[in-house]
Amino acid sequence: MLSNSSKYALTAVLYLAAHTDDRQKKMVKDLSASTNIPKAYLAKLLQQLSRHNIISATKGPKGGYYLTEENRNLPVYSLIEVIDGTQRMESCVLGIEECNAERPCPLHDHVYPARDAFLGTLKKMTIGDLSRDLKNGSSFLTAQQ
Amino acid sequence: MLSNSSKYALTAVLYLAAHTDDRQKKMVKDLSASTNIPKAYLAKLLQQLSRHNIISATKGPKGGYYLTEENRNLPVYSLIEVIDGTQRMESCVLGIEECNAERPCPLHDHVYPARDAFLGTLKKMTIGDLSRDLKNGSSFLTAQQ
DNA sequence: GATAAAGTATGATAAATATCATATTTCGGA
DNA sequence: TCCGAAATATGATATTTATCATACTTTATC
Ligand code: FES
Ligand code: FES
Repeated sequence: MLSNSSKYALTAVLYLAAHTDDRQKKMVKDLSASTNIPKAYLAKLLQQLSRHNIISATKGPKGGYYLTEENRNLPVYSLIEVIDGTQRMESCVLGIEECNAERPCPLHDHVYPARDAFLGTLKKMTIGDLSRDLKNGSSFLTAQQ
Repeated sequence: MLSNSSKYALTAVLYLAAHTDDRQKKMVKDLSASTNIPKAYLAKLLQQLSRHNIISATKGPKGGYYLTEENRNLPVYSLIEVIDGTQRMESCVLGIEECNAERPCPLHDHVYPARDAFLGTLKKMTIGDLSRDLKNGSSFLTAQQ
């Protein structure tokens, strides 16, 4: 469904959403520690996201990654598009060329509605929306320590 | 969601369901040609399935792979278990240790119901059930040629 | 029984993903 | 103005997954 990379990316970004703003930034090192994502790998992912303006960064001392209001208002799917592209989520579960109701695979009817609903959610919900539960403690990014 | 391997395996098995029985068997060569799955790779997958009695095979001339009534009555999920194991389908979409409603990830509420429904379908529907549409021409295993 | 046609077992190679490392650029503060 | 702290760019390595190849076993048929 989601690649390992976009799981990592989304986890880190949600962490940023819950813990940063223009004044409070986080360095990769800290993000890596708090989320258990390998540092150098995470750095690469964050660079990709930053380059596409999904997240914000400032270099130098006191710098780090953070989310602006604009960043928060981006749909979750925009992040996934940057990391995984669009193909992965929208192609047929059985791997037929295109997922197509005119020429469905045997699983299409059983999976399409659910997947479509999920896709819709990802496209509609923003990073900020998703981080809300996180902030008020009703959802989590890591297993119980 | 499904690995490439289980997509291939399921495609081939559904093809077997629609085109074979105790008397009509298919060789890997033909399966490969009809489904566009690389021959040697498919051979390996079918061997795994055969070893676990998900599909049937006879060696020697006039031999090949086929499905018995028993094979047809297996839930689709049994095939996926053999190829992918159980972890892949049942773990958290964000990659947290375990998917757990007590300690949900931010996506859990948005994805769990859909995924659970899909899982339920895979566990309840049999290979035979899924192949029915295929036989009567209302679902397909390959793109339009 | 010899032969050839099939699956079976096992391992080698190739490609994609995940991970690590390092040099470069930018910027705040002494 | 200089130093060091951070992101950025780029490339190398390791691991996993996909793919290919080849030798072995079983069995129908002559
Ligand atoms: S055609 Fe396979 S999921 Fe739509
Ligand atoms: S906890 Fe992440 S999907 Fe259930």
